[in-house]
Amino acid sequence: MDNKYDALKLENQLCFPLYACSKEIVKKYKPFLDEIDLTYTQYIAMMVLWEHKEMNVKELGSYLFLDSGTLTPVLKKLEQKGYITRERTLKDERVLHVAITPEGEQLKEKAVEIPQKMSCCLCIEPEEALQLYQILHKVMKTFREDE
Amino acid sequence: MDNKYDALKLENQLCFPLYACSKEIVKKYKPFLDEIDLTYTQYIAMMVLWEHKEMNVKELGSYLFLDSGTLTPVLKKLEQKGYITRERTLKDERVLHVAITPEGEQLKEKAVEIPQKMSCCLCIEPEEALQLYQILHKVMKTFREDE
DNA sequence: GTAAATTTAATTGTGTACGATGAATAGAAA
DNA sequence: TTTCTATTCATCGTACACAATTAAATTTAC
Repeated sequence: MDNKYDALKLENQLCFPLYACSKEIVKKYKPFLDEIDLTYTQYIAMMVLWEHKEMNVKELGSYLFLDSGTLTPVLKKLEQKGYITRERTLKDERVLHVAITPEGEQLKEKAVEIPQKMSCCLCIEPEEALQLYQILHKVMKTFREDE
Repeated sequence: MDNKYDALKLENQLCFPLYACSKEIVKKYKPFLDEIDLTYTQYIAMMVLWEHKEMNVKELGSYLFLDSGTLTPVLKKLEQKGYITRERTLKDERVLHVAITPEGEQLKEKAVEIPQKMSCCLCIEPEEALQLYQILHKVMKTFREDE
């Protein structure tokens, strides 16, 4: 028996399970990330730098869907820990260039175990994981196009 | 050509698109929630109370996957706005009981338009939306069982 | 019947998130 | 050149999120 308020029920939301699952999974990362003293945000920033070595803040933000207000303190922390360098570019003083250090590269050796460790925590069929992956990437693509 | 670091690439993560989509969709709620002066967290808390009328904080937290450290300030805000009452139960002074007020009930009339307004923002096929919903609820269920 | 353990919520501190504003610089336009 | 505009990052204020601690009250064990 439908009524006009059904769309307001938590169980009929699509955003809420996304929000809840995201938080819970990030929480499951914590014990593994604690071992290498990174937060989740620091971890995904390092992920981009492990792959691309260097990049400016704007570009990094577009990969991570994060703005400078969030990234500035995160990158300063990573600089403190010695994993990255932050320098203005000579060509354009507005642009802050971020690059991975040898210490940052080394960290990758420890981090490489995290994805397998995590795979045990998420009880999901491979087929469903693939579906989830594909749908979410499709949605992310529309978000990128929205700009 | 696979190598042992592939699992560390951002594009091979399942958690990251979940994290990014969650944030982006919550962001899309903002203009609609601004109209009724609620944040997203306040909105999902009200959702539970629109349906259940009253509940203690612990129970509310288990619906929302949030602990009292997050809920306490959120509920105080909703109390200030006049949408809920917060009272210790007589039977057990540790338990804080939350109940919706007539003003809170009225707010539902304005909020009822939000789900339709939002449906335009998320470009996704109905079939995929259903798949996404089912997979995420399955995952949430395992999270609940983990305790 | 009392001490210890448990439960529950509040408090505190750290770390995101993000909108809005500001400052510096670069490039285009006049 | 000078002014205008856009870009890029930093800063600030508000609001989560959560771990750890505190505090109060109940339950359990003895």
